[in-house]
Amino acid sequence: MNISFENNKVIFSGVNCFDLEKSCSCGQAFRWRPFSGGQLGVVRGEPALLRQEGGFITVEGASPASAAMWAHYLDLGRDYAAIESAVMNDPRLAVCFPEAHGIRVFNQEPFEALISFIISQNNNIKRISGIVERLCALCGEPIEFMGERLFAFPAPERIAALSAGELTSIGTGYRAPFIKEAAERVAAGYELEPLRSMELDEARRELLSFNGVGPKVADCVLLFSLQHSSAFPIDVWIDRAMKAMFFEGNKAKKAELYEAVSSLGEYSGLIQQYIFQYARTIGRDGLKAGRI
DNA sequence: ACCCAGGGTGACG
DNA sequence: CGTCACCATGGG
Repeated sequence: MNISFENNKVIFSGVNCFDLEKSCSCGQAFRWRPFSGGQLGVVRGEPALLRQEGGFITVEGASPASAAMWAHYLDLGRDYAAIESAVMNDPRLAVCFPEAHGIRVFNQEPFEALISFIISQNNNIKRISGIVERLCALCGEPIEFMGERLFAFPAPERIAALSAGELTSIGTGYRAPFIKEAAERVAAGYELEPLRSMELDEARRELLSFNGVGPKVADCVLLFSLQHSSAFPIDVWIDRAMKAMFFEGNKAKKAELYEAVSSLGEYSGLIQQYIFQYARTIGRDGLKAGRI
């Protein structure tokens, strides 16, 4: 991987195993939208239009000073070729390809991930994206970019200051108090960043202390923002797919699923995202019909 | 009308 | 430890 700069552009070259569109729409992040042949979004308050041409990833709107931030967000330092290769050589997991090829697990800002995945519970990706976007429009910092009016993800204080009525007006439903409480707690000084260097179980326990955060949401936050590559969120799709892939389509308890996860190694969280992409692509009927 | 969605909580055994 | 109703909301 190499970095070069043009006017208002950062260009990463020699990037393999990266499908930009797939990675932006796979349900790990909710703020990317197709725009002019690329993906338009805001990360840590910085707007960008991402483009991909083969092994070139272009970040339009980024300065050299933010190149490291974007490289980290896009997880460009990780050897995905080695991971994909290992997965394809595992007969239990090879079925996930080619659907999962090119999925990268981004490193999002932790507070954004926490709020986004509190919103995600008992919800679907399209509607989650809508709610998150309306939340940003409601109290995020406006940003003019590419002739579009974008919004930064709101600071904790801004969300904490919202009324219950404002929060429900954007469609958060019964999750509104969870969102407000979490924002209040972070605004009051709770630090998410230290969870990055904690042991997985300890970091989990911390997140479970948030009202509205259970095992699945906690692992999403850990995997998608705090670099816990073995955090393994189990949602309805992963549950279905793992039963099909590891239990011959039979029932399995949660503990049995986690037992299977433990055999997947240090990057089980990334593998989880491959499984998720595969399951969602072929659908419920596809999982039942086999190809497993 | 019913079922589903990147689930969690609280009550009750 | 397990099960289960319930929680808003919008799309299929």
